[in-house]
Amino acid sequence: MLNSQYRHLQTYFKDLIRQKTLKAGTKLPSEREIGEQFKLTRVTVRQALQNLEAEGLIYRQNRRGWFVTPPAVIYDPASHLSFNLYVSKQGGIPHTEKLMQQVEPATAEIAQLMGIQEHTPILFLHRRRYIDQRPVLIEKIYINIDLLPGIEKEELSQSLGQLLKQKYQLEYRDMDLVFKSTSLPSHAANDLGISAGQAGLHIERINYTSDKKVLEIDYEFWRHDAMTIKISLRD
Amino acid sequence: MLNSQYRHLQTYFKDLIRQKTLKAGTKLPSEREIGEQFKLTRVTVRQALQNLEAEGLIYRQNRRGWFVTPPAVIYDPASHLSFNLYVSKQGGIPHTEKLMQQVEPATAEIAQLMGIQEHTPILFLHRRRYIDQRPVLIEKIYINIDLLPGIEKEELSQSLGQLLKQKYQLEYRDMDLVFKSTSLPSHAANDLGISAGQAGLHIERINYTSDKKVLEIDYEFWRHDAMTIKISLRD
DNA sequence: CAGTGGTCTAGACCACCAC
DNA sequence: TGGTGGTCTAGACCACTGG
Repeated sequence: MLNSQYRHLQTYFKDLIRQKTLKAGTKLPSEREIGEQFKLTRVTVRQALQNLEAEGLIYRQNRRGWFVTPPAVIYDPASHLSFNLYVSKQGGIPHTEKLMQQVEPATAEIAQLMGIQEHTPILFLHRRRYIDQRPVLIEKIYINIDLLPGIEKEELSQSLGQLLKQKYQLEYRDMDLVFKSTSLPSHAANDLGISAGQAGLHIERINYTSDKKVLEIDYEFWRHDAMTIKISLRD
Repeated sequence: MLNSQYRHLQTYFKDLIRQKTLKAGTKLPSEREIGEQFKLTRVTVRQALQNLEAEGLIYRQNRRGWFVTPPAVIYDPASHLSFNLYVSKQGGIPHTEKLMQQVEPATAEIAQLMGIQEHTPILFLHRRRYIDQRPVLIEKIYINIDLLPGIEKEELSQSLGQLLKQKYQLEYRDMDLVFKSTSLPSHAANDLGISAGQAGLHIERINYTSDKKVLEIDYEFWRHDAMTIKISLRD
């Protein structure tokens, strides 16, 4: 029914958040406290909280509690702005953490996408990115080092776009993008410090050079509540 | 824990679906049956099923049961193909149902976006679209009738793009797109016959004529599991 | 260590669907 | 009308976080 109890609770918090009585980042009372206040069991309280999470209004930190979600950042792939740039332009503090970096032989799949021989060495980069201290995405990047000799010796927690421009006089140009709304696979959820199975946004991006060679392949998993995609198509 | 019981159940069904032992559209056993078979309570069974739903592997029809999700359709806004065309090209059977159609005065918001006076008559169109009998999206469209005189007398469960081309010699050209992963608001969930609060994909699209006038504003709510967005950016 | 969320049990009643 | 999912109660134990 439309007037179920968890829905009441949902509306209650939704209104508080909309009115900004509960501000971004605020911690909600514990599930048990909420249950006591509204005379509901934890199961029912959690139903409401989980729905609010699906709406993107609140989020949880593993065993730490529930928090009000900050505004989503707008991502415009056509702008060719780096993460650092578009986040800070929108008033957030970006941060990138390198989780892993290594030169490794290309798998069949990557080799095929890159148009190179299988087992050709490529640079693999695994990063986690934050907005205002909150981890919002993890990404796995496969870089075509044939086109970018020496890149593996660079500092790779910075913006790749900037590095390409400064060191190699290359610019991001053409790209193929795939967006899919799905739940976060457990590896991504773990890296983001959230429980697996939560909603997320998956992005695949292939960046090309001006002569149509594959520069880089990027797989990103975002918290679903952290980003809005905006694109202008002009023929 | 990684080895919680609902996760076991999740993996069990995930494997069956991946192997296609459970085919698209198949109904799962009832929650009580699953619980009996695995010696679990319904709460636990539902936890697993809800996670599989978030992953997009299964979906539910209100009080009818759980079903295996069919493959997602690929939507490429830059292709300027109509829904009917890209769905059928990908092997699905598209269907559009008109829920409502009326000429009405523009709200302040719509008027501003369209660059017209408030209260100017516009055509409002509310449709539901299906793939293989399954409702996958609802859309609300606001059409600038100043640019399209007489359009309100046309049959509007067909493709708008085609109508524009044939009757008005207009083509979709430039557009602004916003994608957001969020839960379905209750009106959209009801129209799609699913329980409110489920994950969904929200799309806002503004279509322009070649002389930069707003032709149409479109708000779509998709089932999150029914679509993948694919875009190629070529400068 | 106390308190939190994460997981789970064993029931219950209701609204709705298909037969 | 019997079976389904939707909602809910009143507990419980565990793993982890924070002070």
